[in-house]
Amino acid sequence: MAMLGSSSAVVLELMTMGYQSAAYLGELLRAASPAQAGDEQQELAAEILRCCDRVIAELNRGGATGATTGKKRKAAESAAAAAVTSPSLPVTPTKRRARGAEAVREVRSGTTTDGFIWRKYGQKEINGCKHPRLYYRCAFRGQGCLATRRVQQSQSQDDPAAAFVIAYYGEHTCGGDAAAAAACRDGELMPPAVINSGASSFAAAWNMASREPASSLAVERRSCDGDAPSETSQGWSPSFSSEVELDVVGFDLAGADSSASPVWEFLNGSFDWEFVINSL
DNA sequence: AATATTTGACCCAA
DNA sequence: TTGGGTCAAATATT
Repeated sequence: MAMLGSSSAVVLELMTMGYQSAAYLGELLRAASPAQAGDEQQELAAEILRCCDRVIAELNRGGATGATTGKKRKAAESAAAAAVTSPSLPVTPTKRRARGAEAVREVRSGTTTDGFIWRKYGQKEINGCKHPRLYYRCAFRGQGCLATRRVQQSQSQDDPAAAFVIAYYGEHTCGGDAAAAAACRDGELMPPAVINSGASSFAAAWNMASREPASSLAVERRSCDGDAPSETSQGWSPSFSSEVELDVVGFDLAGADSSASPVWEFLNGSFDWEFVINSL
């Protein structure tokens, strides 16, 4: 893997540029209309960010079709191997990320918001950096999402579009798919399609800044994780606070045939990437 | 009350 | 040993 054709490398680069542009746009909107009024616009910007993010993530993994998800989970693999070879030993399941490797992607952005819900778990002063380095993990870690990011505020504050250097680790097993996955497993909840929540497609996956749950639906999940290895690291309770309960959402594909739309496939993770890449 | 953040301690690879 | 990533108790926020 990691063999990207030159054309897909171009796509990746363009997509990354699009991502940064969208981030900058979001920053401009935020500056232009502070607080309340800009919510809808900022949601839109965040949606763009999310779309770019998914594309970039997909390209980075080599354009695999949505079928296979089982990849090299280095930590998980080693942990499993260790467990098999020496089941009796109190092998610390290595929740710690491997040291040097697996830096997935890095983005310079003017914002810290990227559409995902992160929870800060650490902060560190770095050798020659003026600002500390911030560590976040996905708020849905309790559901098995191991995505992580590291935010560094750049020293040169001249360029507002690159105020932060954000490095991402791991892939979101929640993220764009969170709503669909949750809804699919939750028999009681309505199917994911067409939960139209108004003008913008996403019903705001965050409300860090805007604390109005509004009228969006609250996706409440019960422990739908059959796997869920003893994640005893911390009290990541499977129940959500009012803060996080409206994760995702509804794609505004109000049409009846929306399930056949390539856009839906894309958002759903079942999009045929090989086709796209080969047709370049 | 529960849950999120802060912050020094702890741990591990270089 | 040191740098830096993570843990977890204390604290803040709701």
